[in-house]
Amino acid sequence: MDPYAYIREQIIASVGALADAGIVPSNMDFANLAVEAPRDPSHGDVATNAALVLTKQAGMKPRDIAAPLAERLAGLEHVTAADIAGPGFINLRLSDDFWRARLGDVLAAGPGYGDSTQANGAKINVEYVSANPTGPLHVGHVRGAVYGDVLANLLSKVGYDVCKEYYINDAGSQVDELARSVHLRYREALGEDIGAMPEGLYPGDYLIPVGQAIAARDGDDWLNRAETEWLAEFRSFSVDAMMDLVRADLASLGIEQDVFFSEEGLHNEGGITSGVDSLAGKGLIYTGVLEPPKGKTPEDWEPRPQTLFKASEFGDDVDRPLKKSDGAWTYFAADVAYHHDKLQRGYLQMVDVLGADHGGYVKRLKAVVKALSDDQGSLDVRLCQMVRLLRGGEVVVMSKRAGNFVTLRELVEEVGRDVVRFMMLTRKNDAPLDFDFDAAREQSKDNPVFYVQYAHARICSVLRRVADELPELAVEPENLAGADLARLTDSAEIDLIKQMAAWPRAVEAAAQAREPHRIAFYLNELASSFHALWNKGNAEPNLRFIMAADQPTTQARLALIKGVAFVLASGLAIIGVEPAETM
RNA sequence: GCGCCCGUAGCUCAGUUGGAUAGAGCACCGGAUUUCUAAUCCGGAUGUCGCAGGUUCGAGUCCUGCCGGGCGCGCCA
Repeated sequence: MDPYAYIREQIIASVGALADAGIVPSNMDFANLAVEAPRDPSHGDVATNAALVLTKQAGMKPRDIAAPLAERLAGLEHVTAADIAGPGFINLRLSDDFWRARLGDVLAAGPGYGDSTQANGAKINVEYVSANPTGPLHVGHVRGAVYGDVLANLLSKVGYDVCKEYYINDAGSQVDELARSVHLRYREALGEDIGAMPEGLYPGDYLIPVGQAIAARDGDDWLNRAETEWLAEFRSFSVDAMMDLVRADLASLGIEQDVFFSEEGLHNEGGITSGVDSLAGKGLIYTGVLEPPKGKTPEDWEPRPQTLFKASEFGDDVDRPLKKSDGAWTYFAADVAYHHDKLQRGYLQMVDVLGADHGGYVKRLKAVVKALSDDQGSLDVRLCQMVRLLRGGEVVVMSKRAGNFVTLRELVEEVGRDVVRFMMLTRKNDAPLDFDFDAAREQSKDNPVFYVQYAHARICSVLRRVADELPELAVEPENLAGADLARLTDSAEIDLIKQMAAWPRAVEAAAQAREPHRIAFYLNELASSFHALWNKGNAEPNLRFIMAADQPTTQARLALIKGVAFVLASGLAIIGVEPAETM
């Protein structure tokens, strides 16, 4: 049971009773009624703004609503106090038994604690990474990859039917350049000295084995032929090879996406036409001339009639071209088709995770989805800011020209998958993030992953010790659920339960806000509370978890920390990090 | 010139979608270790929430205008 939802129902019922008694008007709107934990715990367990929210509708002063309502709430089961504070807040205290029962909820749910049916199985598509298939992933891709993956986990947790998707940009000129680069590597594999890779092509060593693979398969079949003859074959072979590389990179981070959607497929199978036709059918396409861009006007700008989408009718700044001067579709046209395809597949809700440098693209994408779906679909574009790498207090400088990008693989190999995943969530997505190699390798609380893992490992350690020292004490979750929780009397123990009881709501709020970093922050706080309680046992031996002389209390405390372990595991599962059992 | 994002303690950042006296970590000082893993914990203080208005019972949060920083701005992808 979510205590806040429960209290909210009780408040609404109580207001109804007051209405029946003629004290307040009936049929009031409770949309803005909030029930939450007060920031200051001394104010109580839950606070509500009910009287403040209803004051306008009721035409009464806040205190005149709060007084009878508080009196009524004070009479409810589990409520031990109801005080009016400030301008008209009602602060409630709930009995320790009520909270102990919440620990029972945790133990019954296990690592599934916090699962929600909030989304009710609604379909949602989360697109992330979508890096050009021209090379291995580097640190610039990592943040979006982790963010998207954890968001997908989080949305599943609250009941969405999630599709994790990757859009392969395999139709543009960059894959032609990839193919040309590989052709050079192919010639090299056949013994030719190709010298330095020409400007504009991809110099990376990772293409050497691709050239060799074609040489091994086809020999010199492609050697003395025109580019038009080999380009398509080299392109498709190279893209396949690069996507294998990308998938392996993602796998090293524990990421496995469901759909890899090819842009070129849209071009080949008339997908673009079908997407654009859909807009045309709504009368949203016309031929017109665009103004030159503001600011720096390109030298070769010339006004020209173009096929345009009326994006400005859907919140974009200007209408957007769908065809280039040579008659080919623009990249944007492919994006129209791509989102059209997602809608056709039944995804009314979509999330695109993009780098911050795509900020200028957001409005037109949202306009497309709005237009194509007659405002039924929604697209949420989440931008991830840059990651700066720090080593020894210095910024690690990377440049495209020098080709010294730190790859995703190097990052994972140096600090480990769990650390990378967790560290990427230590900031909200739209704030820049510093990734400090020194902190990432640290085995202390400077390293948030370690800190949370350590809490989990400590709990496992206690349970192992009990199995060893008190073998007659059953420590399986089903046994612990039957423990006499009334033995938990210390305020620190009850506070820990309260913190756990906030988990389901934290999960739902994080999912709704599309902010997976909140999970990481929650886990850090829960771990902190656990470590504090642990140390309290050092100072006061009668607060230790294992009390050999008092087995019922020991069992109750084991139930408490097993609950913490479940919540930690539940959260780490969303982040995609293994809960460590030993360290 | 325009659009989007950001601006909170000395530093790095949270801030429960509008709630009460704005919070953590780092750094700095002091304390706890015959341990259920001290890889941890406890105590100590700092704020013009960039500036100025507005909306209302109530603003770090919403609106407007400035200031400062980042990203982007024709058919590239």
